[in-house]
Amino acid sequence: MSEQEIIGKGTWIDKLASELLEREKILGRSLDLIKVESGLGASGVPHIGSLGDAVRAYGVKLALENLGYKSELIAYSDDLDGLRKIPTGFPDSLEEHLAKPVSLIPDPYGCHDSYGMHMSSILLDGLDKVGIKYQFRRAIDTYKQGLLKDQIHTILQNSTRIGDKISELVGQEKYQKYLPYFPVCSNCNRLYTAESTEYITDEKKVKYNCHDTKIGSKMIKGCGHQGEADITKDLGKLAWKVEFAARWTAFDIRFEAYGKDIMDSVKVNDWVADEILQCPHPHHVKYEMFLDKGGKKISKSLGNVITAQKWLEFGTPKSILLLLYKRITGARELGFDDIPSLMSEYNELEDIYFGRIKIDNQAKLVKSKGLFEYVNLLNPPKQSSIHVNYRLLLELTKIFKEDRVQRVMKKLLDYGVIKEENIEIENLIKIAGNYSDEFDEIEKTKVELDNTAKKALKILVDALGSEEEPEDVQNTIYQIAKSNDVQPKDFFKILYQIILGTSRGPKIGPFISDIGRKQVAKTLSEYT
RNA sequence: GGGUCUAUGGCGCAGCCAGGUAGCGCACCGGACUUUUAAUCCGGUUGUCAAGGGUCCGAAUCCCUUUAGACCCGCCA
Repeated sequence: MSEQEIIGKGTWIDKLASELLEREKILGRSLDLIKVESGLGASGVPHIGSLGDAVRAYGVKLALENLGYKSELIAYSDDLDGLRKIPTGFPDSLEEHLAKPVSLIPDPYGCHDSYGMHMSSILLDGLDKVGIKYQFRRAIDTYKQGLLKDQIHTILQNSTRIGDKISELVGQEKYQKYLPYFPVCSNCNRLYTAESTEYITDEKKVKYNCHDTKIGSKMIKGCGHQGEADITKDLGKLAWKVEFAARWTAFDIRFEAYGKDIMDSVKVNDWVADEILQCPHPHHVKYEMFLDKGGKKISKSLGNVITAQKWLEFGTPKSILLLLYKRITGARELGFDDIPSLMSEYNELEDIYFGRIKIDNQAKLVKSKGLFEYVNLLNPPKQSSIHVNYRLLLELTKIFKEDRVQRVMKKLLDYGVIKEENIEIENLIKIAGNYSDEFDEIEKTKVELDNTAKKALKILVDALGSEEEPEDVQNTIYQIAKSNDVQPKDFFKILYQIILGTSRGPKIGPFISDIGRKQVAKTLSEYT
């Protein structure tokens, strides 16, 4: 590969941006401002995959800017979607609001103007924390302001053709019978219960009647109201199969990534944009969903959700950005246990960037450097920072639980890993500590002790607990074992099991001194 | 019914999306250190890159076929 073939920073993001530009040039559209979009779900707790959609779109925006174009990210909250089921961990009081648009449901926690805004805020907060800039838009405002009225009108006029095409493209037949528009019932505020039967073209009104409907396995009661919805004013929304197209056209969106779960919707929307609305669809890239370690799609139930906020308790914002920018293809199982390797990988990338690690392959070198720049949102540090290996921090924080920051810091200084304390390292110790506490909890293993071992242990506890520091802890342990008819080998094993929860460990004498012999004495005494 | 992804050492995985020396962790073997075990440090072994075909000077990487597994869609948004 020769150098002039490398586009931008040499990553998939640059390639994508370049494809987008090529296509736009062929289409002959204005390139004064290229808008990229990311949709934010507002019905469930946003996991890190939702964040990824926006982070990656932002990456494309950065790549476009790097290539000399103006660009903007629109983060669009689908908060006119109806609530379909109550997320695990949320109050049952939401029951009465099922099928209502999430932005018309009160926030059960009272901290935002609606349930929908509560959910969106979690995601927006995540974006803020990793440094992503965006223009926030909401579905409810979009419809209230009638921004999509021309597109809705065109779509409803062509509903028969669209219904047939949906059936042909993805095999879904319901839109051959119903209009792809869901009014919000003016009487009961519910969305999916109001079935649109007829479009009155001249008046731009949709006739509907509100009846019982099934969402999943749940029956939702309709109120029987018959009404008309003015598509330019009243609330109601397009079905997903056509809504993106309307939005892309109205907002002039040129790029949107999507997860494979909505592949069919995107296929239909592309056709609707091109053929019905006569506005070329945006450039796309498809990504795989993150799976949890069992291979299942990440469940949105509260306990299981990997949110940005939870991730940031254990890892840096850069570890999230690295996860999302390093690649886009491939199914990936994701868990918090990926954090340590991502933390290390970032350090490695930084070393490559600053030339401390040599890479022979030019293309790969450029790509790695480029990835490092994207993870820093194209604003990389001027100087290499002091690296502290995250796994080392995990080991140390496992051992030191009290006065953790101070004691781990001292160890790092002793080891010569760092020359002086600073706030960043302090922060690293804290998050590594969180990780140790959460995931490396030392299991209280049942340690089998016979009477001779107990006796020996008791003597050791006394020795460690005495005011005088034993000269050589290692030797003391060895002697105690020998003089009490316990195999030294077994005795050491017992100590490791009690202190570390494993049958092996570091050399125990110095190790006990590190932890503090009195604390060890206390721990051991629980077993005597 | 439609679609997508995955397959690399004993185990777990990276590398593939822009082709150019097959890598990491664990395990294993040897050495150093140790009053036991271990940790740590240094060195080492382990591969028909699922199978078959194609493109290419060159394929784990790109294309096609096959096999196996996983997931998504076919409610709704």
